[in-house]
Amino acid sequence: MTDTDEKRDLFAIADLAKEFDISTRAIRFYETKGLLKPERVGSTRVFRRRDRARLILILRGKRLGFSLRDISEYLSLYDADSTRTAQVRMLVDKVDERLTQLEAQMTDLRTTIAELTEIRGLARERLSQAPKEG
Amino acid sequence: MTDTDEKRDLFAIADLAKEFDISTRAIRFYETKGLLKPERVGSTRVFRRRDRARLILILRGKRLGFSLRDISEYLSLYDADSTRTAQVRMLVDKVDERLTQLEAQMTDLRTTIAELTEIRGLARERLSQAPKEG
DNA sequence: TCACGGGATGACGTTAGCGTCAAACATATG
DNA sequence: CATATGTTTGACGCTAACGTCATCCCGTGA
Repeated sequence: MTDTDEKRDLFAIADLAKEFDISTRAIRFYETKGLLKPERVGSTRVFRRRDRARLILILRGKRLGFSLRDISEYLSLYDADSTRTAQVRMLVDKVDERLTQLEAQMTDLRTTIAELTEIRGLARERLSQAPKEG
Repeated sequence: MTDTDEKRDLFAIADLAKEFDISTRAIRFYETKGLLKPERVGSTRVFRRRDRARLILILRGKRLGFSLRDISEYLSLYDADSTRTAQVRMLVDKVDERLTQLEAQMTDLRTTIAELTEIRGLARERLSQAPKEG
């Protein structure tokens, strides 16, 4: 219950790497791409909760199938002053586009699953007739 | 209505490329990866309807987010004799896995869309207060 | 003091899936 | 015949997103 454990504000690169199960290399890479801008103490990176929050957004973006470049634009929306309508529009469009893609994928997947199921059925039939298998 | 147009059995590489809006390079690439095995007349590739059908499966596999390697395994299921249960199992598992991924993505997307919608709202508010823009 | 655990650069390597020439041959056509 | 069009096989190029060294620096505890 000490706030040093759950509410702390400073993280080392390895802390975040471990927490989100990614490599420190990946984190440094995101920084070179401008997605993260941790402070430094000497040369050592020091991450704040804000940086951690951004990392979470990055990882979600990746799960969603967006490129780091896209994610970068998305993150810029959180940087208050750059909230230009054109930017917002672009991003919303990309999300819509991706959503359309995913819907198409779901449809395709259903078809594929149906086919696989049938093939599986045929395979079983065949096996029950020719019991010997490698 | 002549059967030369809709029911023909022979295609040049460019025919298929145009029909599916991909490059001839891509088609040759799929061949080097063993996904297609067109016949040859001299050195020129000649595709039959069967090859065309395989190409359709390849493209669907790609839309589904599978690698060419995965698609290759999938296609092998259609080559009758190699219908080993282990193979079928692997493929079905991969499909299930992908389906799970897609479901997670859909959930994430909904969250993201909600956030974007909110950001868009904030942006509009701000714009209506400070009318001057770029 | 010295080894040890982290952290920080580079910088080159890697995989996937083609793109992009280059060079050469075949065929059809004016 | 000259040109245009389509095909072939290399072979190198390219992007994304890191992985994998190699090298170096820094603070700490036995």
